[in-house]
Amino acid sequence: MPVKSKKRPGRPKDKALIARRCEEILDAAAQIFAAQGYRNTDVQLVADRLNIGKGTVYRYFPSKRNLFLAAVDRGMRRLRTQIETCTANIADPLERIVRAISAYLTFFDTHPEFVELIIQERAEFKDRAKPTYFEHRDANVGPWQELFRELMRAGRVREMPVERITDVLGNLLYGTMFTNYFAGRQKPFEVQAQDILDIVFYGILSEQERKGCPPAVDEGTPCD
Amino acid sequence: MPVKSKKRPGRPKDKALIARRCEEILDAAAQIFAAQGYRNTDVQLVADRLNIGKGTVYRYFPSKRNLFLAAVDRGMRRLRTQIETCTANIADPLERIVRAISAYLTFFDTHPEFVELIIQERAEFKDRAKPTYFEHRDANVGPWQELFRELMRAGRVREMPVERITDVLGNLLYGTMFTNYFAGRQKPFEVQAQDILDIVFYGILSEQERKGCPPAVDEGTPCD
Amino acid sequence: MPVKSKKRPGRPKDKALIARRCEEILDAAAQIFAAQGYRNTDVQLVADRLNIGKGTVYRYFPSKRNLFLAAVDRGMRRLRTQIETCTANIADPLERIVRAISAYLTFFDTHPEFVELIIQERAEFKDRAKPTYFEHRDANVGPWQELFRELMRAGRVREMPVERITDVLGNLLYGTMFTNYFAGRQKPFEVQAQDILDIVFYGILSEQERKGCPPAVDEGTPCD
Amino acid sequence: MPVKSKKRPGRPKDKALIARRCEEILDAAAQIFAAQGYRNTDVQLVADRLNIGKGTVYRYFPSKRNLFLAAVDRGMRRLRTQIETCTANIADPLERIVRAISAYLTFFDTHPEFVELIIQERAEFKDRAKPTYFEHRDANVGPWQELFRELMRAGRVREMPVERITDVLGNLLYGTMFTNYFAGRQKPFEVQAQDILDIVFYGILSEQERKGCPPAVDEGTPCD
DNA sequence: CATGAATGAGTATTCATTCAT
DNA sequence: TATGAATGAATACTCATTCAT
Repeated sequence: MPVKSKKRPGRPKDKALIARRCEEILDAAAQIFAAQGYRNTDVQLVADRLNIGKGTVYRYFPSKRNLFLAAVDRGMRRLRTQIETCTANIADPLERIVRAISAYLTFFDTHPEFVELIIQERAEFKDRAKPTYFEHRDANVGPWQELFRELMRAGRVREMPVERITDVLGNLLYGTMFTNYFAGRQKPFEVQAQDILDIVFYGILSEQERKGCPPAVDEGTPCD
Repeated sequence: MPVKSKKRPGRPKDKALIARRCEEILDAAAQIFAAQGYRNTDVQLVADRLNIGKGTVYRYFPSKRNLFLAAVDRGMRRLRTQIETCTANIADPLERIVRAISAYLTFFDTHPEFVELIIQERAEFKDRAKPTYFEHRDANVGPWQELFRELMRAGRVREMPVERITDVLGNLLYGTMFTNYFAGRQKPFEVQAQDILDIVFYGILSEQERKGCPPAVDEGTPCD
Repeated sequence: MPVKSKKRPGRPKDKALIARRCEEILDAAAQIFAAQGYRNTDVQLVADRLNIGKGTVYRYFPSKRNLFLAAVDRGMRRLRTQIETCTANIADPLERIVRAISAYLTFFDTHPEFVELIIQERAEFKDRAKPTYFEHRDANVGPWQELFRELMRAGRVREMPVERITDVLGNLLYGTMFTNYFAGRQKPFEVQAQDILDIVFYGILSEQERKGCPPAVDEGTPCD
Repeated sequence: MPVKSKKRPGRPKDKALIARRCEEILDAAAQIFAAQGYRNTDVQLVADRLNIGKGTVYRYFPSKRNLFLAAVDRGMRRLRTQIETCTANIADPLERIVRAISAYLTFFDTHPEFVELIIQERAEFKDRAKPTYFEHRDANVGPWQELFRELMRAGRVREMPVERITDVLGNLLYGTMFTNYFAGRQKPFEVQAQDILDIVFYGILSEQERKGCPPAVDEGTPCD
């Protein structure tokens, strides 16, 4: 009785296998795109690294561009996971900030390929409204702003617009990440984190100078 | 004595003309490289913009790569000039810093093409030991460090390694410049400069919190 | 005696099933090859149309080329069957001719995909000694020549080499089929058949002109 | 005095040279497209034949498709020229027809590559509203219809719609051209022209048969 | 000197075919 | 037996650079 009970004939699809393959390909792609640059990376190189055929890569990602952007996005999601893991279960808000900054710098120190991918993305895909990095940054900034508001309410942080803090801190980390990668990190990143925190928390002015008036910039711009 | 005292016989090489041509080409190149990206910029496009032949561009710059790097370098020299102009004749050291930061942000706001060129350079010329931007940064940081040392001696800035300040400030400006360009500047750059200075000068902690111990990061990193 | 007398043990090869599958595949293939062209037709498309796997198509036809040629051949056999059906039981020879011409035009009007396949075959398989169409034409021309010989013996058709008639008539139909397909048929094909017959049977010259000498072409060709 | 009198600096354009190059390229392209088929023809092959670089071909024709269509169009223009040359200064209208038919067959006999190009065009560019051949046919048919009208007025050709004649004759020539090319011409084309004219001018029916009624096709179509 | 015609190395993507399941 | 995952050969077009005019 040729009952086609529940299984279609032919080779069945293996979802898990497919997902694993995707991960492997994205891993290899991230490394090679970072090492060679987007334009200098032949998809063949990615396939060779994995000992698979070029056509196979195209089975999983419809184009080189698509493969690249998927690799970047995966990096950003990993960064977020890393930071969340490192700050979970930390009660003290200031301590959370400390941990997050350290996790951020550690992540890019451990995975320098993602710094490169961020650059490559900007260089090649100028048409994208907003680079992947900033999409993720904007999507994740909310909770941190809430945390700073709390700290102000608790009187532990000076009153100021929270955006001032998150912007300055965000840009500082962003710039530090790039500088570390491009110019070479000069000191252990724990020290680097400390340096950042020392200045961001305490400022550079001496006690005595703090008593004077705040600096002003708005007296006209004498040069252009 | 820059007097061109006596003309040599024969057709004189018109150095000034040549220099002017170079400038024109670099101007056009910077704009087009920035607008299209390095790889998408045909040298023909640069020639067309100037209504000259493609071969003529090659008379002034031996290769596309060379043309591009010259354009970046020119941008960095302009940045330096801009900052020097804006800080000249300013006696007060803190005021000099304020002016310099404002000049830096203003420059890249006025010439966004140079931000793009910095990115493009990193993306395409991964072989270069140090990107042009950081070459200039390193070359120019000395006087600023001296200035901060002075401020410490005068008791106006807390005692700390000057590198801490210049690194943090440098990275912060670098990150801000990129963010402004990529994600779009959200506020007038005078306000932005103020925000930066407020935090860098005074820190974010409240008076009360400043009395507590400094934050520490070195207790091991529980995640990785 | 086509009685399948005693069944062999084991699973019988279901010849009929296999043949049916072949027909289905050829049907789909003919349509898609005609619609997309040979080179633009992915074998996957044929499989998709039938909701079967690509490998299954290859179980029935060893290659794309083979599949295509089988589809063309099937079309030609159908054409022959059509014409035979339409001319069967027609006693009058002239009437048989009329019917055959009408059937020919009707066939390609009803199955324009076969016109396309004839073109595609010529375009892609230039190595074949003789295209499928002409193989069939040569194989089928014999009875028609016999028929014209009969008509001459009966004094109903002028004496002339029968090849002259079959060549001219064959080429005229061939050209008409293509023109109808490419340029769009301008009139009902019954009218078209009438037009053809009017000229082929009666010629275009007036009674008066027919008395003159036949036209000559052999006086040298003054141009080349 | 550096008067730029009338000549721009740099290498001047040579219009004649450009036109000659185009012709050379089209010649080579027509032959190779015909010999290999459109899809199997690498533009490199055309370049090799001429001992020029592939890029040079692309300087003159923006794409392979464009090059191909230009080659077909050139063939059709040549055909027209050939026919016009052969029929010029021929006073007798019937003789003009004889000459034109002969010129048509001679042209494709001498330039079989254009038959192939016509096929290739249809096979590859199914999107074109009307193939190049039919565009030219339609553009040139007018004067011939006028000629047939004249012949009718003069009583030398039977009264009938001129389209009937030009359609039948056009399709007959079209089909003959293809058949000659595909199946191989079996007899000298002068004889072929004579055969065609004998039937088209005089019809195939005997004098006796011509007295009977014309054949009819419209009695219903007993088969489908 | 200035030009632009000529060149050919370099590259993303497709798809016929195979074969493990 | 039916399937579809895997493969890699094949291919049109671009553009940096050169050099004859």
